[in-house]
Amino acid sequence: MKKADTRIQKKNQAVILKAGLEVFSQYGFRGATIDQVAEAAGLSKPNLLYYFPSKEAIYTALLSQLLEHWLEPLKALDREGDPVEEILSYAKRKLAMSRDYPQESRLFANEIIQGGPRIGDVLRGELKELVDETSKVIDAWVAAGRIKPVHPYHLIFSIWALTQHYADFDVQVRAIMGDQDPFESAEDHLEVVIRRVLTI
Amino acid sequence: MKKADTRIQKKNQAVILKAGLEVFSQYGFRGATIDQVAEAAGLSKPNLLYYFPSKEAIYTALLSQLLEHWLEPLKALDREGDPVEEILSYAKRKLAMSRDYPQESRLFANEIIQGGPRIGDVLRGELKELVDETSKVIDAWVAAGRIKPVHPYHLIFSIWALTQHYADFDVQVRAIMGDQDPFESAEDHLEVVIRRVLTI
Amino acid sequence: MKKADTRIQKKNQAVILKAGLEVFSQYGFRGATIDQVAEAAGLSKPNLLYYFPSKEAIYTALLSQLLEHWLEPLKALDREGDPVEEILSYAKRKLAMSRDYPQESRLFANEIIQGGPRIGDVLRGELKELVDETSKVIDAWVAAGRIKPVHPYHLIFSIWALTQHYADFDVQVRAIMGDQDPFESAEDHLEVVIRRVLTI
Amino acid sequence: MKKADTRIQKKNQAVILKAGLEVFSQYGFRGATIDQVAEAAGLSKPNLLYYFPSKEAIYTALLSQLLEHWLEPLKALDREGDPVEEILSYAKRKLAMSRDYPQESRLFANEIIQGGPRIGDVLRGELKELVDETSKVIDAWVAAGRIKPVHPYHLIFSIWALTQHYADFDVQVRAIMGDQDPFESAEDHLEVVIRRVLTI
DNA sequence: TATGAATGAGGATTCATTCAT
DNA sequence: AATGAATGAATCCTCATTCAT
Repeated sequence: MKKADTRIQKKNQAVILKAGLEVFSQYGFRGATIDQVAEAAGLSKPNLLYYFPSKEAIYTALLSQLLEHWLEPLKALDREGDPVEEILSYAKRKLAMSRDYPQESRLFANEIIQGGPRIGDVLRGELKELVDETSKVIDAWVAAGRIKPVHPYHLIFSIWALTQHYADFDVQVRAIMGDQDPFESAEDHLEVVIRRVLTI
Repeated sequence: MKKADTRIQKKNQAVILKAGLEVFSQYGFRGATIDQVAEAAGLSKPNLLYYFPSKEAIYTALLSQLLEHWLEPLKALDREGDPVEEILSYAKRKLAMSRDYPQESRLFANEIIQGGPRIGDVLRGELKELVDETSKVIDAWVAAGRIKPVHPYHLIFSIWALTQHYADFDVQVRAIMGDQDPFESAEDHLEVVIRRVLTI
Repeated sequence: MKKADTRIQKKNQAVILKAGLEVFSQYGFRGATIDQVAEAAGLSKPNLLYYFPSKEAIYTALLSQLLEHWLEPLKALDREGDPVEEILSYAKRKLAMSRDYPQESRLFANEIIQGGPRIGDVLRGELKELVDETSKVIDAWVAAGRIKPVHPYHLIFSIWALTQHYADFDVQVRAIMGDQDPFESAEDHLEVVIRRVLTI
Repeated sequence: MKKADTRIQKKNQAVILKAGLEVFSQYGFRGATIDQVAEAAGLSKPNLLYYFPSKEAIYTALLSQLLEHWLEPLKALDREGDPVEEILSYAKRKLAMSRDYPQESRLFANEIIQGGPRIGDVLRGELKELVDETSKVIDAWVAAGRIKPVHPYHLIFSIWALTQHYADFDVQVRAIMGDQDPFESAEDHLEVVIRRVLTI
């Protein structure tokens, strides 16, 4: 009996997810209220719950949508390309995502910091698999003498840490850097670091 | 008229702060409940509120206690020492803190991610000042040709990111690394990275 | 964006105010509980708070509604009328209000006795202004030799005291007068007193 | 086994009653807290409860102490004296008490307005008896043609109302009279009123 | 006599969710 | 598809009172 989503349904679901991202990323799952999300979405609370059955449902929908978006760059890493450039390119894409989608980064960070109760399975499943594969590629590059020796897991963690930091700790970064735009110089720094670490 | 804290007061305040750290670091300020903290502290809720006037008071006390602890290593950085070794030593101490006090790291991360409503002033004040001073030291080292050129702010951010990541994203790290202890190999990796980035 | 109140809203707001008057007038602001008001209104507590955001809001709404009602007779005093009859008529209307709306009188008395924390501004503003104007009328009547000399402020206080007493100290009055209806004889007494005090 | 009260007991009981009067008269029974009373008394809360077994006990003690003080002037009314002067003297003593012990007046008013749950018996007992006796005296004076005809109960109520008003509605009186001292002119007014009402 | 510590019973308010229309 | 109305289950905090010393 389920009908395909109508246009208005799709639109409202999108609106709600956008509002949910805004609110959940700032206040966390518990800290956020459906009222806030409804307000941000410009919908009444019951109407919002007409599209998503619960607060949790919105949050979960956000998380999985986000994961896909977030893992894409790693999947795009090309084992046939030039190692340093590939890794550099990956890091830069991640940094750009921190700049362009900081709320997603924060939502994810919030979830992980709190123990990842709603995302642990994905981490141990899809994510681990993807990282394992990438690690093999890195190991192969190292073995082939195309980059300096490096622990592949920690290299990946480092890239995540170095790029997501600018989204997740945005307040702190800006408190210290004042009016300067962090991202421009961050990209230069990131490139310098990666080249020094990897280039033979 | 205020008397010095009695022994039992000191003990209970410590117990409460410990419990608060446990609970707040996992659930964030809003997500945590006084009940949880009281439970973790082994006290009744009103008794807990006998020692701290409000949920907020516990949280604030934790934050400021934490900040002091957390900033100490940066203050210890010695401009007269060997640059690479000083920075490396700083980074290692930070990593050790992530290993030994991951809850503190997460509490802080939670606060920052959510916009730092209760800590913004400190960031823009004391923290910025400290970072500014350290940056000057780094700049001086660069100018003296003792380390490779590097953006001092971003170098500091990088160390924070690379070390705190292991506490804040612990769940993710362990999901990927499985049974392996992350910290041992992380320290090696960290040393490698820093040496390659900074050593002339 | 605010729509006009629906019928059910108006009804429930009225029901709540009625219940609030009942409860607050007997127990005072602090002594009353939202539970009592909800019970008296036949609503659940959260539903009551759906219509008024807080206990204070109900109380404040009552106070200002009451003030308007309560000051009206004084505004109706006609400087062109016969002085004694005007004042007498005013006093009688006030007495009738004490008989017909004793709860309002008590609510007001409670507020004032406790220092008028939520009504002080109105007293010093609108009320004082109104009393000042009335005083001028009384003074003019005295100056014209149409009533015996009398201190206008105290005359007004006297009328308030003599009439409100029957509402505010109702319990005491009835303890002494037993089964007799206080108000009938009170009106005669009030008329006698005012005529003797004012008639030339 | 009960020992006679020691000096320190008497002193502390007095201190507590004084503090209780202060607090209860302003906030009412429910609105006041033992903490406030203890604070005002300069005692610790448990120590205060060492002298009075409960909040209620303090309040009740205050009420009965107050009643005695408050009824005394009426008892002093001398049937052998000059009627107008006797009544006038009574009214003035009452007004003086409103000036000198406004807190007692307010405590009593609070209790009565709230239905006199802790004092109803006294009202219907001792107070009624006293008022009945005084009424007979007034009736006798009227019958003897020594004062104008007047309803004795209402005359007494009037005196209570006219005098207590200045204590109970102090805030309102001062809001209207500004810097002027109310009591001086009030006494003149009171005398004028009573003479006009009663003098043959 | 005095007080630091502890608690059970509230009491105001919030919030996710459901109901009725 | 939308919303006004309603509610049970928290959740923070208060307060009179008791306990232990």
